[in-house]
Amino acid sequence: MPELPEVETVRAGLAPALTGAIVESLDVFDTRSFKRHPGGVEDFRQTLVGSKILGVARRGKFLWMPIEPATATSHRLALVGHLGMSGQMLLRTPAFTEDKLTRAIIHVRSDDGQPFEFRFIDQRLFGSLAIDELVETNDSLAGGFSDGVAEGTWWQNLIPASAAHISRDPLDPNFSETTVLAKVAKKHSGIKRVLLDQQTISGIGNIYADEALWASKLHYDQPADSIGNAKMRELLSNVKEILSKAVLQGGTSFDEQYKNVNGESGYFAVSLNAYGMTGTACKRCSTEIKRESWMNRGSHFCPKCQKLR
DNA sequence: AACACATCCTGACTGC
DNA sequence: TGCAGTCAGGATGTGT
Repeated sequence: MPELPEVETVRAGLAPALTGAIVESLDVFDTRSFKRHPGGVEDFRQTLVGSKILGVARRGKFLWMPIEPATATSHRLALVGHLGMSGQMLLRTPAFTEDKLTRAIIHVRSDDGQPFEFRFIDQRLFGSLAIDELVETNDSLAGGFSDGVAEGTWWQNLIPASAAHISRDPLDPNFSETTVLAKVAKKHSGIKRVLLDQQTISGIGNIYADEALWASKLHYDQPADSIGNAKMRELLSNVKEILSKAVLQGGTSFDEQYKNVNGESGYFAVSLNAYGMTGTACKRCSTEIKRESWMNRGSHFCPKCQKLR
């Protein structure tokens, strides 16, 4: 469930169940899901099993859960998860039927004593689970978004080292529009490339990039530095609005691939105006929405409303 | 430094 | 039915 609204839906689903839970054991069905854990699966297992999960935080498309290991350690650690293109994180009772393409199961016991399973499903294996060290954020503000966390919790202003380079996302309370505008103004790449660059602004992927560009009447290849300040603010405002609406709807889903933690698909009702609408009439001007191959994927846009200038 | 591209993967679906 | 080709919502490393 790859873009910000889908990842946030997962985060919000995991948090109440996993906060305070103890990890009892781990089943690994495909070690490739752990390739971003430097020490390998056995090292991952040793650190994780017995530890307590303290919360679930997110920045952009990265999720992490600070942990308190069973044995005393000087390190500040977190279980870091990324869904990649096809990852799912499901919460299941032990008796629940097997989920196809499950790569790992983390068996946990909630703080009220209930045993359940945290299942990691991932068709394409671009997603990952790892344990990483938490480091200070470069602006000393909160690492990411998490709710139900007491102010001043030790891990609040920390972020996994592997996600420290990721820029704040538009729904982050500490998101700075000024910072993003300054970065964008220096970029000569096409605006869509810039929107997808997680170090400039995070959380946006192919769907919401196409949607925000359609809403702002911008061509995907319009050089970023040729877009005026007012227009850029309009674009950022559209990004924010589209992401927020999608979060409220529990993310966008098209098929069996994208699910919340209960395995339910998001509401299809999130009406898309550009993404996947190839051949249909543009809702503004009735011109046929076009799809162009771009960066090994697709870009959907209205050739009339979104002209390259 | 900034930019463009190749690469990691599997499964579902289409059309011949 | 079988098989080849196409498509998929991401991030990273590498070369210029």
